[in-house]
Amino acid sequence: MKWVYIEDIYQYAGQEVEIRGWVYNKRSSGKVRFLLIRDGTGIIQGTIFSENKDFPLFQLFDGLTQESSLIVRGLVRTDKRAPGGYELEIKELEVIQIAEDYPITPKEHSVAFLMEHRHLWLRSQKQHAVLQVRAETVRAIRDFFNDRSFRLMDTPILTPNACEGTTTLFETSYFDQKAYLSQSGQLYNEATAAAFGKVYCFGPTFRAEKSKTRRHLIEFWMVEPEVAFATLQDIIELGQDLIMFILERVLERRRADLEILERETAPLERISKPFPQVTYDQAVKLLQERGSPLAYGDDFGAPEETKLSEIFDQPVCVTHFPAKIKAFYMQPDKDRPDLALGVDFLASEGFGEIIGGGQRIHDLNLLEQRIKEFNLPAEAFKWYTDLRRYGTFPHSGFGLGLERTVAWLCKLAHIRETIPFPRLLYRIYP
RNA sequence: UCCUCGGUAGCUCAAUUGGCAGAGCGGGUGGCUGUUAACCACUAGGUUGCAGGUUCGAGUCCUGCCCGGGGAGCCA
Repeated sequence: MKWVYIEDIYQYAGQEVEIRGWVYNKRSSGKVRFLLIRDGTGIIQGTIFSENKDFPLFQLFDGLTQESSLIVRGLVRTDKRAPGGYELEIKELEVIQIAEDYPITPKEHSVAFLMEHRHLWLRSQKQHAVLQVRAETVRAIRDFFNDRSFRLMDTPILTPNACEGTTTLFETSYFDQKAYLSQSGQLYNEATAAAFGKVYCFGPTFRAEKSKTRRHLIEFWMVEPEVAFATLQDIIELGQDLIMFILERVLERRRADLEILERETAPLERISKPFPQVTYDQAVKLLQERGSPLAYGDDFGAPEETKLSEIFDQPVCVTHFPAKIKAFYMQPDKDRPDLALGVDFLASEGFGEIIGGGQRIHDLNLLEQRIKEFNLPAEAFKWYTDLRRYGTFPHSGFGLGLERTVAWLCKLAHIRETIPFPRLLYRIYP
């Protein structure tokens, strides 16, 4: 008999098939037994009927516990009463294992308990839906850049120096030297951009910040494109195209998952290019008009980001930040050297920053001066300044945080559910 | 790191002024001809986070510690 997956079950109505999976739930009523089976691709209701109380399949059914693993064979039928519209009339039931009492029940649990059982929590429908959206987002990102002839250039995770001196790094030993876990692939992207024109890297990054909020992970995934000869405005366009591409793809292919998450799609569907674009000055003015205590020169905190994204009904691009509050490599504005040619994309519905990027300094003298001003070790940045010695080129890029993007798409209260095994400030188990 | 809230049955929670530690879910047993987090009956299940203190008596009050939730700063 053919082994099939539940997501393909509609192709087999009227046929006998085999399904391999786990018990999701069960119900019984006299001469009928209902078995909800999940196989990783979906859930289907299996039915067993008999007039005979001692029917052998009933005895097997009665011994099943939640998450017991099994193989069932039976007839696929359409039935309006079945969740999903299809059900399996079970003819054979082969138990692989009767599971021990499963800790996660169909009722409520606390966050702490669920995080402690993350390895099992992944099996629940909502977690399944979130991670399906994540997988689709990753696929969309790769398709977007590959279709536009960006070259994937994997950057190292073990690095000898800080990309941005301000952030805390995870230190590890590298034989008789020290090494740090990468917090961004950007500096290396600038080197590969000079070799390949337009590049991107996509991988995990690590920040040893003691952040304990709904939008921070210690280990998170970031996609970072870098384009030789691109200006700030060029990569703002690129960022908008990327976000539109991801949005359309997820709305097209993962609508069922968004429904499981009870995520309203209308606010996502009305997003269109071009996104509103404001300078830092304009943003501060907008915030102050609405009663924010923000002073000029302050960086936006979470409340400001939330407020800004609520003012517009769209993702917002904020540009031209005071250079003081931004990274050392940011290109200053021609007319206002105190402003950096950087951009932050704030997602709609109060989700805050999902993209940060900008134009990089390409002038050797200016870059060396900045490295000094930021008290960075010049020697460690020798290779980086070399890029300005041998055919320097204006260039721009950005980083998009995968988990924040998925949290926004799914409208989740906390980023921890957007990655299978989140690394958080006080949690590295499981 | 700081602010704030919490820790009671496997899970989610309740316990009035300091006065017999309880319910729902889950488990077990039985019942029910189509269930949708099914339902009904019965049943087992406790070092009240840890250590001290006050008191005739502490889940409840006090001190210290441990663990966790929410938030801030920083950032994607």
